[in-house]
Amino acid sequence: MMMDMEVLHSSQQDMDLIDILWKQDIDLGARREVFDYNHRQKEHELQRQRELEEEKKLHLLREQEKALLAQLQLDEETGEYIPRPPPSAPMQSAVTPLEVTQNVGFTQEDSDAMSFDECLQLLAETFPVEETENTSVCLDTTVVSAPSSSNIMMSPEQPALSPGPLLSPPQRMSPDLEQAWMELLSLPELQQCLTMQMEDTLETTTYPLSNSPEVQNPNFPFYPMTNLTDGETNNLNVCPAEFINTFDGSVPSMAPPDSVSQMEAKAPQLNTNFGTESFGDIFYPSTILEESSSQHGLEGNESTAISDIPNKPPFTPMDLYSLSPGDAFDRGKHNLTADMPDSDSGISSNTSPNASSPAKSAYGDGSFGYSDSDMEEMDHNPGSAESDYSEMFSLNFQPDDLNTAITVSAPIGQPQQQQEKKPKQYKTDQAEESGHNNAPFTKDKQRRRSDVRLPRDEQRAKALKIPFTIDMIINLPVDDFNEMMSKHQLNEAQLALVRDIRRRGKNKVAAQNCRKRKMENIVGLEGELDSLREEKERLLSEKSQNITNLKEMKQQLNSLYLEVFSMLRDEKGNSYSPSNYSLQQSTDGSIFLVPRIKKTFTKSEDNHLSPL
DNA sequence: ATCGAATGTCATTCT
DNA sequence: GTAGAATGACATTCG
Repeated sequence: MMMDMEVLHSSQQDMDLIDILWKQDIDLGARREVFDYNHRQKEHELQRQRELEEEKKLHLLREQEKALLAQLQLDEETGEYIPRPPPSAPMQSAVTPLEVTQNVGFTQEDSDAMSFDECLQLLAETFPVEETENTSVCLDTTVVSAPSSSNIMMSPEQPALSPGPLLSPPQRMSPDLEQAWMELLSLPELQQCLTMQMEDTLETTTYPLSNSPEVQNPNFPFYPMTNLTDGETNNLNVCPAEFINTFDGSVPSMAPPDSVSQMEAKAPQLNTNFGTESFGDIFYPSTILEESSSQHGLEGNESTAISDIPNKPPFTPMDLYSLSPGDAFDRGKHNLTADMPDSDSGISSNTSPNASSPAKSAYGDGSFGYSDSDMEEMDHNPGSAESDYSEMFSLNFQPDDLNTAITVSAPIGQPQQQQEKKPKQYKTDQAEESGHNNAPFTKDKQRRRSDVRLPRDEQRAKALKIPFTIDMIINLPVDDFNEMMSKHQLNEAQLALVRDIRRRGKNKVAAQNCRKRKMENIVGLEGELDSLREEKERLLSEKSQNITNLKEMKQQLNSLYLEVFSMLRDEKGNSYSPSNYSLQQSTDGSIFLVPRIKKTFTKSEDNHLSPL
């Protein structure tokens, strides 16, 4: 992808992106100069020249690859091409060991007559429109598709494949280009976009059939890696080839080291698949495809699926099996787990017990072995490219589509877009589930957010074939619940899920009640507050009224006092001065005229009358 | 794009 | 000790 974007984009942004990738030690499969050079070329619009060169080189490539193929044979065990006496195998061409998977640029010396620049040029020429589109964060499927078609996995040989009748230019992409695309695809953002697109495709159930760019788009992300799963992955056939492909593509970048070796070994074969639907048919001779398919069910399926899925999906025994309602779902998971890079590098499905047995090995009583949380984990496999797709499946298909023949296994995965720390909420689930799942899973918040799963627990219960209704699980009294549980033999995962459902259901109701209660408390407190405020107002007004009354009474008393005082006369008929005398009443009711001077003395005696 | 309400879930404590 | 209730805290969704 990087390559394409760079090539396609003449803007400085692209170069910046390249620089960033470079700094991040991301191998684009070509030297840094290549991009610049290509960029310049494009800017100068030397298309004609390029075309001519391309044709020549394509011819050369074809010839060279043919010769190589005739001479070389892929050793699956070592993953290396070894010279073989009979030139029977059309596939082997690359002299280079499949180091490709390691993101190291292809050593195209022999096979690639075309330089990376040339490839870029071709790409640019062929996808002029797409170039503009690439600029957007979420690449259009169309844009991505082109690169995807040419996967890293492609061996040098592939370019040699009949370019003449090329329906789509992407075929010509060199391994480097493909690798670059892989790199780009591995970017979280791009992957997200891809995932979204994939989901859309799934929902519509319209599989890319035609060669039209649009149709092809969905496929682009797919890489031949799907083959890795081998026979087990056959189930994948049910799934649109796109998914499988996408998974493959992502894997290379994300796959753990150990897986790389396997990937490498199979890479050559995978190449056949990597071509998207249209590409596969066009580029790879039927013979080649057949070979690959025969050897690797996935490959064969992919190739066929790409072109034929819509009309006649290649159903393998596995597929049929998957068709069964419950099983399909489980199987999907199995496949997913099996494919998980962690489990077995995602290539050799046999290594992982669950994965290896497409049948319901883990299944046992019909449950997969993972609880509700497991399901989620599936979605969030950290470090596994599959995570996204698995999520897609779980989301789109698990709940409602259990009955559908969709085998989830197919979405082997893209590199996980972003490993996000799991929400703490899932601790318990994870712990429970960890025992069940082979591969470690991490849950990612985004996944959950994006999920619009309505009754999640219901879906989970469905997935694990729990024979109880959610309502029963949650609302039955303990005794009845235990009785019900005892009547059915549930595996560990189912029990865990039932417990979780009951716990969550109870807690949900409790939370609702709690909130209701809280609201009621709030309302009650608010009412109480209002009444208290009213009381306060009333008391305040009463207080003010009392103060007013008191003031009035004091005034009246003062007036009365002065009146009485003014009526007093001494022996000579003179009035007493209020400043010198005061009227005081004794305990027995008698009134005394007390001189102010004696005030100190009389104080203790009576307070009834005091001079103003 | 942001915000807040509603809701679900988890962890913890209480019963 | 277990199950459930209660509740705070956080996450997610939706308008």
